Amino acid sequence: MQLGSSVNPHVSTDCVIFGFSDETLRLLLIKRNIPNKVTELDDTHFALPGDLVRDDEDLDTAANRVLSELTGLKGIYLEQYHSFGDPLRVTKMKDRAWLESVRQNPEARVITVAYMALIDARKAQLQPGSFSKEAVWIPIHEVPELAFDHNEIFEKALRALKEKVQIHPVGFELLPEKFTMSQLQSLYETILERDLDKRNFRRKMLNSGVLIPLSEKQIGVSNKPARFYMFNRELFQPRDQRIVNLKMDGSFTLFN
Amino acid sequence: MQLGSSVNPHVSTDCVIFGFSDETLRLLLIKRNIPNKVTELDDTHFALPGDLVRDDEDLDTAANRVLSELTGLKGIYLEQYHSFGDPLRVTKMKDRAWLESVRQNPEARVITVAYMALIDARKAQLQPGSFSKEAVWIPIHEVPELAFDHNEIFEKALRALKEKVQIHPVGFELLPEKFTMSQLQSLYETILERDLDKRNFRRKMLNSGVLIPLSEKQIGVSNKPARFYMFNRELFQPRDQRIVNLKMDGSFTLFN
DNA sequence: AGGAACAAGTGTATTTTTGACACTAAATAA
DNA sequence: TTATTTAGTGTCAAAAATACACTTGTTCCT
Repeated sequence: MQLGSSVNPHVSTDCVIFGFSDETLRLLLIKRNIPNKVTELDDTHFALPGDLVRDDEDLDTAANRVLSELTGLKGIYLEQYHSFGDPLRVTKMKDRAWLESVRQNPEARVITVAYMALIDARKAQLQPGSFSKEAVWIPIHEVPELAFDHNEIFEKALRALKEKVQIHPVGFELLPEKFTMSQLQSLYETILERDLDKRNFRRKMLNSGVLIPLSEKQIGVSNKPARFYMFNRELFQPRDQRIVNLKMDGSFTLFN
Repeated sequence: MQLGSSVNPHVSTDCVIFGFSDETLRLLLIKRNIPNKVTELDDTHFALPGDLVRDDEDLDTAANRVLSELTGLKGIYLEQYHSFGDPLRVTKMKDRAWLESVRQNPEARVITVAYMALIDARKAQLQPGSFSKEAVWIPIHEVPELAFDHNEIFEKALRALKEKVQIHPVGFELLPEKFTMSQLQSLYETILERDLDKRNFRRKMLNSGVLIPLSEKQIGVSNKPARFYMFNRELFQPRDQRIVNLKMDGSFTLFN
């Protein structure tokens, strides 16, 4: 054991943090400093935000800590979706260099518990943490090569998100508290990567009862102002098994 | 570090193994021996089968190892569904006693990666492993108090299974290779805990294309012999996102 | 041999949900 | 005042879901 250490060298948590802005789904990544022993220059690579889980900490707590340290936000939608533990995760040179600069025991095998977070990107006040020099929102289709197996972790999150939004109404977490029907539709179109029919989308959403229409409307737009809606959280807090309709042949009947 | 140890003291895997027999969904549990230092008698408690993850082992590999050591089966349907890491998991006296009898470092905090397995109970040749003196199938509604947080782990698996069967065709894994429509319906009724309409169920299953009707029929039954079917695995191997229809209001349109 | 018992297997009509589709309304900008 | 832009609305046809009851084929019993 690493006596006196307050972290567990064997378990970490990584957060795939999704945000939505400018009609684009984005991933929050950190840039890590890597002291390069050869060139004496700092090299840099991208990684998912994450940290070792402390010995006295629940997994959810650890993920929430990572999330709130980075974004300044609490009470964010956060869901554990998979754990990764390939003993050969650390193969890239940069990863080795970084571990050596940061860990007491860089050879230790690490299992990582991955979480998916959905946040309103505009609410986040990015505060690069101790390990990172910068945090950036990157469109999900422009994600570069990441540290360790983080690309795999991210891609699994993306698939999980796609499936999730069709089964549980969580898309709202990516929008501001008040949003228009078009914003909501645009979000779903982005996540599902297909076009949805405006009238059918609207009917379905309204019939489902998850939306609370507000009297407030947009102001200052140079077109007919859109009504704002809120997500009806009450409906979905008590139960954890909300389901939406989908089809066995792989197609979905939720929208369109 | 526990030098020389081939196991990772910080990560374990637990398997929630479901079986189906006599119209009942069952859970496979092991009985553990606990040397009781006070009475000098062996005490016993039930637990989910599980083991520490070895340092050179992938998580899936570890779970498969636990599963095959216990049941003698390989290639079983096995899915990771959640990891549990409450640092206060070990509060029961029996758990402490057992850990002390078995672990080099009984105080170490353990994170467990939980897997759900679905097997044809009749195929399993139960071989109690090194830590257990017996393995038993217990109806899911008669599960006793279990070690550690295993009750919570089991209940989460049950909820996950319920949701899973409505989205992906995995129920077949619990049946023999050849099964009748009634067996299949009975399985779904058991898992979903509600009655399904025979004709609608039949139509839906047949239209979905997941069943291959065989010419073989039951023999020796004192009623009209039922046709056997097989699950069409080909359909579902390539994609990992098969979905079935369900509804937003919490009701399901899969059956009935 | 005949009948009882038992689970398998089958069809239809009604209701609900989906999917496709095009114009009007309200605001600002020019 | 006119052009531009996005919001917002309804209907019809097709597909899917639901509710529902009788006949069939086998063994068991007498």
